[in-house]
Amino acid sequence: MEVNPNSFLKFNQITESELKKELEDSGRIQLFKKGELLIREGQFLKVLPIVLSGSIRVFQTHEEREILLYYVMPQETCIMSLAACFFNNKSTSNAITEDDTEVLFIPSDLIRVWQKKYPSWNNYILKAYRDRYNELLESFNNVVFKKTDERIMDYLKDYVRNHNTKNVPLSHQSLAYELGTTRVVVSRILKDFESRGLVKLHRGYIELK
Amino acid sequence: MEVNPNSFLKFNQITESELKKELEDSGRIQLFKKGELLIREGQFLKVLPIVLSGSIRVFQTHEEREILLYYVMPQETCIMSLAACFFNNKSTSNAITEDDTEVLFIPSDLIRVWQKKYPSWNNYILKAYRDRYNELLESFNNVVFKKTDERIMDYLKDYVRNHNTKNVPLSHQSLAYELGTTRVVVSRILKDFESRGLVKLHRGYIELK
DNA sequence: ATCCTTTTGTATCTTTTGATACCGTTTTTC
DNA sequence: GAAAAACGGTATCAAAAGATACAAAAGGAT
Repeated sequence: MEVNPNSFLKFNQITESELKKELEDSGRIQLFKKGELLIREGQFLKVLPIVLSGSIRVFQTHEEREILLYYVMPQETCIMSLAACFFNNKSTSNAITEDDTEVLFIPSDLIRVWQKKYPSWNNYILKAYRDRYNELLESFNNVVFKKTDERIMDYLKDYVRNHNTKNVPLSHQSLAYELGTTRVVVSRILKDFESRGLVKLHRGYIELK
Repeated sequence: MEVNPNSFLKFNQITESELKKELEDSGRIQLFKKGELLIREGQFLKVLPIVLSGSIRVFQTHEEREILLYYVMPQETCIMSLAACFFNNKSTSNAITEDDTEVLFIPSDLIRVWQKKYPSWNNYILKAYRDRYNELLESFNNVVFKKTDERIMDYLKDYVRNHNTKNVPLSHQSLAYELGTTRVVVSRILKDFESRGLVKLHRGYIELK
């Protein structure tokens, strides 16, 4: 794992070259191994994380249960952290690296300063919120209106489309966790899919036909 | 129904007096009767609505179904409209007044201008997004982890707490719509509540004991 | 008063989901 | 290589929710 000090220069959404320079000057890049806890509930944040490579899983815990909020992918930031930084509140969520991950940390004071100075930064912030809201809204609708089998199939198709592969590298247990149901239900439905020729099951991954 | 031209001067979240003056000068106040359609999907917005009195229901439609997003209450704005204004996109949702409603419309250009000029405006915008996100997240968790009877009881208790009354003025049908289930299920559960002495049922409203 | 609409109560039947338990296989750990 | 952990298949039973149908009661309109 090695730092690529220029990976944040490729940001699609950040257009001003001066802002890129500021990111370089004021940001601090840090590497994390898979499975490290970056942020925990109750913690005050003085820096805003932006993922450069790898990914971060953000979740809350309520009554012993883990609630998945979203994954932060390269070039994205974490709106829960943003809220904590922006309003000087404790974080209400946890963040764990899903892979080896490069993170750019921005001092939280600069969020507001840059919002005034750089239109594309302000867009970036608002867009982050808008997109997460829409993402959550879609999940919500799926839970309310779709049955589990359809939600599983949608998940598989989405994954395959976004990762450009036919295989979804998840155990039944992990898939159940993603969708907020139980392992037995997932196994049952996947087996039915297989009998109908829609998927082929393997240990540790699912092949979409 | 009469305009109270000073109602927007009471905004808790807006502290700068200059901003209050700008709201007065640049905003346009308009009155709507209950049930008027303010915004529909596909429409471009040149103004951002802020509710002064009354309330607005915001929803999407998918496959013939109506999906409730949230209610905009006094002093609040509508993040779906905000997104449409801010990014110059078509609105992806509809808005209908729930009561007779006073709305302050802000020219969309000013959103960004004021963000730079007035810290409390920028806070207002970000806080709107944060709060709606948390609200939706809670609904999501309730749908995933709670059974319908618990969700109904939570809804009733919330309503009673927020409206300072013991009566929830909703038909079983409307309650079913709020919670994304069916009328029969609601009636069944409410009847069970009544037999356990938790509520008293009336035509058109539910009395929480 | 009569008609019409809305609201509510309830019964029946089916589907979906959840809970539990047990087993065999594969992979990891030490 | 033995033990432990993770993974997947399946059976059984129960609970929850959805679908449908029908009727009674309440309220409004004329």
